[in-house]
Amino acid sequence: MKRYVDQLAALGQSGRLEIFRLLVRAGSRGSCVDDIKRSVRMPGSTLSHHLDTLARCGLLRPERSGRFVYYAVHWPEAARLIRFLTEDCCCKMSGRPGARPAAGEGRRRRRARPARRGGARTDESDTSPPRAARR
Amino acid sequence: MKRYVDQLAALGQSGRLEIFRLLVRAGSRGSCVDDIKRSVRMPGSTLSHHLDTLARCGLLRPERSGRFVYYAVHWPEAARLIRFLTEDCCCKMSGRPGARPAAGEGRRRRRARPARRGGARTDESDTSPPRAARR
DNA sequence: ACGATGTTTCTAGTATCACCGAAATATCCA
DNA sequence: TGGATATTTCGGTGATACTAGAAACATCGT
Repeated sequence: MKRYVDQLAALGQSGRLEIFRLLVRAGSRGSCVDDIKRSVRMPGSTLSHHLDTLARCGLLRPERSGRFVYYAVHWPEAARLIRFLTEDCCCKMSGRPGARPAAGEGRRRRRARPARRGGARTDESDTSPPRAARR
Repeated sequence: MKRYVDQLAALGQSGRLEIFRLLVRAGSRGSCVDDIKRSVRMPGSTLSHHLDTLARCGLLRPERSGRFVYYAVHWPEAARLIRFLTEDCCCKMSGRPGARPAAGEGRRRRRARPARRGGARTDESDTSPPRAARR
């Protein structure tokens, strides 16, 4: 569980997500730090920290080759993350998103719950941005 | 792009990931805050903040029903995130993870690059944790 | 060995975030 | 209306993260 949290947090940062996407496109051999630096235009120390973060959570793997260190996507781990999200979180919505996943729903309440007006609605009735400003 | 970053960051926190997974299992109608609170055992104010974060990035949608506010997974948005990750980041590794994605690789270097010893390796040769302690 | 190049560590400033108690707001029920 | 329940906002604190310049470390070519 913690590993997924770390991986999601690692990707949940613009700079790191950019780096990761770059390396996905770079292929299995990856890119060395200097090339990445030229692409993402970021001070070496900052880049190094981000790469370290991505490597620590398992999404990247460094490999030294002479003076250069190549960082490449660690596909098994990336696949594992995707699988976690799709299977554990979002498999229910494959197909049309409104499909209710027949959850156990066995949870009991201490007290009567007001009946849902309109009964089970179709959900996904709109795709509009979910009222961003609530304050 | 920013939306994906926000969503990944929102899920990259243990408490919020737990909430989100709970709501995935709760079905399309979602759960009201009080039920969630009893499940995740978290002070109301903290929970409210987390729910707000998840709602702001589009992954959850609140709906008031009397005294209760139901938070439910916003499936279209969740699906969009998954799609982004699979298509934009990790499609290459569907099937066996080692499959090299035939990257363009057209990027030029200022200077000669030391030849990769051993040529294209199979990658994913091991699944061991990527040398966590580098310091 | 020396200088050049590539990468990481050190150090530090700032911003952001997680957390939670207390108070405020909203709604229901009698 | 008043009390009870549900949820959010406010205020503050400690921890963590992002950033980056400077210095250190590693490796290559000569």
